[in-house]
Amino acid sequence: MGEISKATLRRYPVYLKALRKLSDEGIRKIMSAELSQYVDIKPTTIRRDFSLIGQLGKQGYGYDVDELISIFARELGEDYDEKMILIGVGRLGTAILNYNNWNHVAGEIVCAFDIIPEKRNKEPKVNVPVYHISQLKEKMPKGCEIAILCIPSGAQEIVNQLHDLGVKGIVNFTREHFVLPEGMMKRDVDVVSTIQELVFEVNSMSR
Amino acid sequence: MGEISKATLRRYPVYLKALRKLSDEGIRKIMSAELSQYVDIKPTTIRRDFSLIGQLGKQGYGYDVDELISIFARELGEDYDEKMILIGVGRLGTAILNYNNWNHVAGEIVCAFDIIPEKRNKEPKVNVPVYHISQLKEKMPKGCEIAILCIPSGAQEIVNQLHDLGVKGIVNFTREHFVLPEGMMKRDVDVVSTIQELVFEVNSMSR
DNA sequence: TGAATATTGTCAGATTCTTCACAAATAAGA
DNA sequence: TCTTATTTGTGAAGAATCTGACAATATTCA
Repeated sequence: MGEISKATLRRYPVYLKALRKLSDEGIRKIMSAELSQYVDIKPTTIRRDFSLIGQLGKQGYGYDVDELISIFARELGEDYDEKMILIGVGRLGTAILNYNNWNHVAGEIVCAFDIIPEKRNKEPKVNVPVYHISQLKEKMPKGCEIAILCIPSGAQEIVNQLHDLGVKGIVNFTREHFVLPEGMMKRDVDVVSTIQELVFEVNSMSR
Repeated sequence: MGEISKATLRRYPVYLKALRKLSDEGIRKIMSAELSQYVDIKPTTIRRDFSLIGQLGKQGYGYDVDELISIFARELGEDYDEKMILIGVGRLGTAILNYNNWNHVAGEIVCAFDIIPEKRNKEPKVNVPVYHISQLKEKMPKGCEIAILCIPSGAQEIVNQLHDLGVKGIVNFTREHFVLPEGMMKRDVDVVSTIQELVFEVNSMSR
């Protein structure tokens, strides 16, 4: 597989999501022009993005929806069955653990860590074992490369530990700033920043 | 104010976040090179981004942290005190409503809508009035331009209604796909897609 | 089977975004 | 006050990304 640009990478989950909906609606085949209206991405961009994975379509016909879904699902890691951990079982952490149409879509949250595991384990809504954060090293699942960070503070310290334990990717819900160690990557999920961007854009639009 | 690119726009909240932390640590002045290490964005990019707002720095000196914060806060809409609504008071919706270091950072969530408002209003954690979704039109706050969408399905219908009521921006937590009406903008906050991207990137890194 | 039609895959040009390099301007020290 | 050391702001080069155009190829229908 050739080099896939960051921009393209960000669009793959968008395609997958749209294709799943189309499939649910009983649609079996689709053309780039049609899909374009659906996802708001130009047909040419779609075709180029797809072509980076392989020859997925048939000229004069289009793409087979279910075939695309299974290819994207595989490419996006659904078949890796990635083992993940979650750190910080507060309100947001709990919401994520409970998020249901989730399991095995991108992997599985194996266990969680918190500073008050006794309390967290008593909450009926938390459906994976919660260990004390000091047990990070001993309880870390084998081959775990992804950690979801939902703690209010002290991120840097934890991130450094995770790095030493072989974690490669962080999904960051923390609003705190931290320096990313060499070789790690992260994705920020920041509701406040997202809203700020949007407010800014909406306001500059109407000026 | 000149045209500010989308890429730059996405970085403004990052700067603001970092600057707030620096200010908390008692740091009064900063140079682009220093800030760069902090936010992992090249100094030149920082300077260019800043220069689009105005002449914020002093040559041979740097930038005044608190001055930058107040400028960014204003530019990012904190002073707009944007009125927002939230739709879908499930687990995630509740987590967002409760998210505390939130209020007046990008505006205020005035009220929420759900299909079972009676139940939601009884939950002690929900701190704004919850109305039935059918009352959207009558209960919509004046001048509300931003809606936060946390419903599991039926997004398209709601989005169309919001559009008719003058909403310009959607913060979308829905995994469902919908077509964005003309003149609206949205930002997706999708944990699953985010993880998928990350898994994909981590895996293609090690291959 | 063959011609007409449709749609992909891809090259090259256009656009957007990033970064280098340096002049302009300020601060600090003698 | 004058000189030196800094650091910003920005024009222009460079990189990444997007998109128009069209050849290549499959499908469909006579």
